[in-house]
Amino acid sequence: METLLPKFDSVFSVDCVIFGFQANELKILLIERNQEPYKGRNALPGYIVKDDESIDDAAERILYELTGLRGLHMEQFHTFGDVDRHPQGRVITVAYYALIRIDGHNEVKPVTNFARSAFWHPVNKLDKLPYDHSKIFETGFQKIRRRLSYQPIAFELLPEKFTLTQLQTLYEAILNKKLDKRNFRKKMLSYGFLKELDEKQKGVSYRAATLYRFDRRKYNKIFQNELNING
Amino acid sequence: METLLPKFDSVFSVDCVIFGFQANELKILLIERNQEPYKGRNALPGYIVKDDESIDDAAERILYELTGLRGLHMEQFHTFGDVDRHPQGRVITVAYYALIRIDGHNEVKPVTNFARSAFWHPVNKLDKLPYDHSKIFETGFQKIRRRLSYQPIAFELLPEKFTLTQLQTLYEAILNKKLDKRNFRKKMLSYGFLKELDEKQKGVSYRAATLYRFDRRKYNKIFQNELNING
DNA sequence: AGATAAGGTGTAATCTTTACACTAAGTAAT
DNA sequence: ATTACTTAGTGTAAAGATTACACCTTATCT
Repeated sequence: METLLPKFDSVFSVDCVIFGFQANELKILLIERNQEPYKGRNALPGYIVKDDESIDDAAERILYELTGLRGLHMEQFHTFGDVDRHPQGRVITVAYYALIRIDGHNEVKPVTNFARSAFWHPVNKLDKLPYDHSKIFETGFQKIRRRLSYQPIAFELLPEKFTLTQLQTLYEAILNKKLDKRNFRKKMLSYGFLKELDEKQKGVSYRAATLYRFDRRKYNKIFQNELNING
Repeated sequence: METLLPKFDSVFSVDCVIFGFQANELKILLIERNQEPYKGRNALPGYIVKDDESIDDAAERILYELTGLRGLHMEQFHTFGDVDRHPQGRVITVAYYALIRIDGHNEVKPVTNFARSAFWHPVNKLDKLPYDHSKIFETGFQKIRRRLSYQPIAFELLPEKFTLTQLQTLYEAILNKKLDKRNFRKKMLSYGFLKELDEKQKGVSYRAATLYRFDRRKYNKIFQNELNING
């Protein structure tokens, strides 16, 4: 009654595009590889899935091993399966992205020695990455750009308390275009999910801006799931 | 210098959610399996990827073998990789969807004997499917629903010449809500990519409607890529 | 006290969306 | 040929959203 599955030597892996925002720049997390091929080169954090873990679980584990980051909500966005994408054999890779507040996660450090180091790198100063990682990054970047226009993902990149100018700068970094200050504020505040705090920015050498917090509870009440922000 | 890849017995497969539109109903293509497990059950067309073909190529080949359909533009939408999703071992599957005009492809017929038959089935009368195919279908359906609001994918489901009422009915079937006739027409025509033909519907027992054609050349000129249709 | 740098604010014009109901044209039946 | 039936096809006003645009305020620094 059983029919055997055909088998061949194949491997699947996970690659991660982890976005962060720091010093008004959008960044992603890279590792310096400590293994052939491409030893010494910078690449996306990625590794092989084990046979007894789901790919979602693998994504979490691999990110932890290569960067020390834990418990991120990662979202799968595409699977890359060209025959020759890996020089050592048939490897298809499932790509994930996540958005993270860099502050507090500034120090990232591999737990295994597959990577020599991990670090944040500005997205608009990326060199060519090994394998098809440049393509993977580009695809992921497109996905979050699109998603930004219908879901409040920006807040995952900001500190818990942020100014409206920070929020706008982040939108501008992702969408890669300038937005009008008054219109941006009007629209953001009109949604009703930003809570104005009784607190001002500290440590700036000019007028301090009011801090806001994203109120997810209100957001969920107001929208089932959708926004529409196009600048 | 080389580092060996860890290997284990794993397989990757492709599953297809092929949408069609017929008799004012949205349908998908199912096969009747002719092999264990689930012999005799209806399932999504899907099979194992070969070691020397890309997953995109595999999707095309597998769809052809199971349904006789060829040369469709298929779009990958998600990869399912839970450990226990397949009763015979570790199989991760990459899911694809495509949209197709049923007319002319009404007769679908497997080329291999892995499937006993293939047929169109209305999406709102689907029973539970084997493996995690119900979940795969739902995910794919969500994706095209979202995509409908920013890309002109509806025209891939309609005959080359269609009436505005047919177009509206299709939108209603995918979005699962009623749209206002006047507003729908106004908006669709305002885009400027529908070409009104000098031809009327034939064989109807009431006033015949004007036929239209989707003008992709104009569409590409007008939009780089985006629409926004939300009913 | 003055210079500097960002924070914060309103309005009018245009465009888009929504809600809504009747006549026109063709076919079928008598 | 009249009538009944069924779908095609059409316009407008009100409300809401988007855009474009410039100056005063507040804090810090010297």
